[in-house]
Amino acid sequence: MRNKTSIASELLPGTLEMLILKTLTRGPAHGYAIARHLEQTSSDVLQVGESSLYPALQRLLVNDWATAEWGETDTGRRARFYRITAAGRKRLAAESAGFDRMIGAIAAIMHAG
Amino acid sequence: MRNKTSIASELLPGTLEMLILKTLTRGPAHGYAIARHLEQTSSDVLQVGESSLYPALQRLLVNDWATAEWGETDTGRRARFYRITAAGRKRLAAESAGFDRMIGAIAAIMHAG
DNA sequence: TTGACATGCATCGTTTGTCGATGTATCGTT
DNA sequence: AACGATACATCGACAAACGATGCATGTCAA
Repeated sequence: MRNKTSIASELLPGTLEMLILKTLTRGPAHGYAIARHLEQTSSDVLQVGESSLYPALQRLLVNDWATAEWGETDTGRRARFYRITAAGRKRLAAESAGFDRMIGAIAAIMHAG
Repeated sequence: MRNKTSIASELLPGTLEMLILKTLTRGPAHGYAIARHLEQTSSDVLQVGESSLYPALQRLLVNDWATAEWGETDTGRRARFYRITAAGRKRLAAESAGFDRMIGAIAAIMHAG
């Protein structure tokens, strides 16, 4: 099978998942905190809507890239904490490598004479 | 109006158009040549299918980012040559800036402790 | 001469993932 | 009492790329 790397197959479909998984390598976190972290770390360039976030989190669970359990936040609120799995770390590495390859390819075109 | 930059709105929807417009700054070119240029310049990392390419070219025409006229290739084949417009150059600059901002935001997260 | 492959155009239907809108509930502050 | 922040989640619409498919001509080797 050919190693196809069309734009859409590599650039978008896993990008949010990748960012979430990366966030989870800092330790377990709940959805709302993940969204805030992504926004703050990106200096508010990234806007993570709930309707993008929660479906993405569901995909992580379905693929066993993360587990979830209900708990309490620092402030005593009920929240669902997500934890990255070993498979999730592998996925993160693969996704990250693919993303970098794609970005490199785009950069090669954009910076070409 | 808030300067929203959700992932999908900036990362994918215009990426192929951006790459095509960039290619056209080298001079007028026909679809097939554009696709080959993108693949070669990216060292075959990018695969540009016709079913992605031609709709993208149509969008360039509709938005007046490019014009097209029928002509002949070096080898005497009938082909449609696309030429970037002034509006297209503006679009390319804007798209490129937005893309860079998005990539920077993602990099900030991926390279964060 | 015939068959494969490259060149060159284009459309159709499907899939995928984001997005805006919407809904629930609790807590702290004014 | 009202409001905003925290925290979860779903629904339908939409946009864009993708795979499959189709047509036509040119080149080159078997």
